[in-house]
Amino acid sequence: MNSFESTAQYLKEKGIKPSYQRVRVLDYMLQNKNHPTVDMLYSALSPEIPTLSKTTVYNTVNLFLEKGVVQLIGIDEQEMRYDADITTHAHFKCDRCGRILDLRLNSEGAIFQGIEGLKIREIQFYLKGLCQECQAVKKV
Amino acid sequence: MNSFESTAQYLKEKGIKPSYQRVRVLDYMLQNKNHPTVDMLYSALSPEIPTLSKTTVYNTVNLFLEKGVVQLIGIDEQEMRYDADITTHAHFKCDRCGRILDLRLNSEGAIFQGIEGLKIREIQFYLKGLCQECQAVKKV
DNA sequence: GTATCTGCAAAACATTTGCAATTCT
DNA sequence: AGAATTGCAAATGTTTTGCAGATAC
Repeated sequence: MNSFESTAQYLKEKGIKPSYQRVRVLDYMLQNKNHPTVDMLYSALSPEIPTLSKTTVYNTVNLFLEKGVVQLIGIDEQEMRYDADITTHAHFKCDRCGRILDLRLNSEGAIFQGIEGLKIREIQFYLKGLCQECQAVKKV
Repeated sequence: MNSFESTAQYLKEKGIKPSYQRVRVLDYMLQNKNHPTVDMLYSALSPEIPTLSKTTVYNTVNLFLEKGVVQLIGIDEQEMRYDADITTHAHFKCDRCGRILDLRLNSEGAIFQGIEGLKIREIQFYLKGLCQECQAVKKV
C-alpha cells in the first residue's frame, strides 16, 4: 500500500471522505513534520495541483481540526499552524530560523527530550476547557 | 501616592515616557487583571478618554511589549491579549465565558494553584528562543 | 522650537463566507 | 440526477503604516 492509499484509508477511518486534495494535504503533513501554515501547504502543493485554491486548504484544515485529524498550533503570532501529530507534546519555535521543533514529555510531565542545547527566551503554557461556573450552567 | 502617579513612576523606571494615554492603559491592566485585547482596552478607556484612538492603544501595547512592561498572550485564536503580570505563570481560557484565569506554578513546575475544578480540554505548551544551529551563527 | 506622541485614514494580511461550477457516485 | 466538494471573488476583522496635527519639555 502506497502513501496516498494509506492516508486515504486513515481519513476514511476518521469519517472524512478522502478527496484528492484532502489526501494530498494530509499526506504532506505526515511526510514533512514541519507544522505548516495554510500558506506553506498551498505553496508546496500548488505546483503539483495547479487548480488548488487556498480556500480548499482552509476548508481542509478546518475539517481536519473538527474531526480530530490535526491539532492547531498557535505558537506563531501571525498565522496558525497545523500538526498531524495529535499526541500531547510541546513545541519550540526558533526566533531566528522560525523552525518549529517537537518536544516530548516524560511521564512526570517535565520536559524530557530535545531541550538540551536550546536557548529558551519565553515560555507559554495554555490550558483550555470549562471553568467551574460554566460547568454548572445547564446545557441548552 | 495615587494609582496614576505610581503607574507613571513605574513607566519611567522602565524607560517609557509616561504620557496620559500610556499611564491610563497600564493602569487599566494593573487594576483589571483580565488579560485584555486591544479592543477591550479601547472600549473600556474610550468613554473616559474621548479622543483615544485604537492606533494609540496598539502603539502603546507594542511599546510596552518591547520594553518588557507587558507580556503577549496568544491563547486566543482571533486576537492577541496582554498581561501586565510579567512573572511566569500559565493561563486557562474558558471555552464558554471566554474568561482567562491565571494559574501559578509550584517550585517543581507542575501546576499548583487554581486548577481544581477546571475541566481541561486542551493543553498547549510553547517555548521560544534559539535552536542549536542558530546559536552558532555569528551575530551580524 | 524641536522631538515625540497621537490619531485619522488607508493599507496589509489572514481567514471566512456566498455562491456558482465541478466532481463523484 | 443529487449531494458533496472545490475554488473564485468579495467580505470581515485584526494589526500595521503613512502622515499631519497636537502636545510636551
